[in-house]
Amino acid sequence: MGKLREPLNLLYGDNCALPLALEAMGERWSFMILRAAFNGVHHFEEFQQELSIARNILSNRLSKLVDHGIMAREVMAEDRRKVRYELTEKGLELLPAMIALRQWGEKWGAGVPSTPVLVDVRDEQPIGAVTITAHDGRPIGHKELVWKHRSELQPLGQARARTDERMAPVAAE
Amino acid sequence: MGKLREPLNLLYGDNCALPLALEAMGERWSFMILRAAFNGVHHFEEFQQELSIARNILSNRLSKLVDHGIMAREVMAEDRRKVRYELTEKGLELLPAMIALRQWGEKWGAGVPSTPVLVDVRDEQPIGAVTITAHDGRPIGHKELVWKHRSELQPLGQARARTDERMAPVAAE
DNA sequence: GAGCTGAGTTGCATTTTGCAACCTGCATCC
DNA sequence: GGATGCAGGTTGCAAAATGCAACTCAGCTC
Repeated sequence: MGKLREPLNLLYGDNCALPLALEAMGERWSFMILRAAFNGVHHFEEFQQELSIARNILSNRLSKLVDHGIMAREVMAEDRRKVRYELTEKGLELLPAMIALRQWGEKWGAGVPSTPVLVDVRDEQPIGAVTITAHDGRPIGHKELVWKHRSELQPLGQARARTDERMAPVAAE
Repeated sequence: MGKLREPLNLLYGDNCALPLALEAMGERWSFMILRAAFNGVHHFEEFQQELSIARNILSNRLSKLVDHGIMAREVMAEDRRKVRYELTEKGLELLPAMIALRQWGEKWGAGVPSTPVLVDVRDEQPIGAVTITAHDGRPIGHKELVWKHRSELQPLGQARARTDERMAPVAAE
């Protein structure tokens, strides 16, 4: 083991979870594999053809995603040659990050009309833009945001409630 | 120029903006640099010390970010040795993607309490979780989502209005 | 049991990353 | 106004990751 390529989370683990996320998803193909998985791709050969990725790299990335608990690997019972890769709950929860990135690319890239598009099952309307929201769900822009150290956070009144409907709030200790 | 490392957006440009986004931000250090920039870091030496990144890589990444219009490079008037790197509007709008990633890392990593934390200027309360929302802003989980090809989208009644307050909606043509 | 198929591995060339040392234009100090 | 120092890079070289093509190998199929 060389000392090159020190995991980012060892260098920054104390104060930010971003390096940790990047350790799992920060590589060139990881998001593309994730996208294919979200699109219903489950098998090695499917990923390989869909992405035109080198087989050894694909193999390596799938293993890493499995190691990180983002995908689950299962040898299929009815044909034991086949291996099924499936997103775990942890993997599925990368969707907001992936969509945010894709929407950004869509907005700032040369007007790419991405297909397929995610729609609400209920009304078949495309989803809205992923945004930053205040604790009460009101969308806020970067101008209305400041960084605060955890130690100087307000004691929090009743304002905090209801933020953890979908996911633990950022400030959950 | 070898043929290795074909840009992802040339292979996938037609149907998805994700590769395009990854072309700009998909490298190991890009998000870390972005994070530092959001934290108020502006100068080469600051980035270098904050991130412990190799100087040549930092130089290369900053150039790429500038090329992609994510950061602006400006030689400072009062001391022409100094160069100031600043996030552009395009760069600032990567915040949702970055926060989504960070929140994911926070939730699934070993309980890392990230610091500093983003708070709403108004009430100094930490921001909520970044989520996928329906066209009307109602948060939805991955179970309530399906992929649709752009061609099979509903003709859209009045439901569509108001989604583009903050950013162009996914389905804007 | 010959051949096929899905899921990888191996060998080798190219590219990227990392580190340390060097360079270079500005500013400052005496 | 020459020495000194500093911000922001570049260069050379070693180690690692990536890409490609060819190969393996278990499990099916006939």
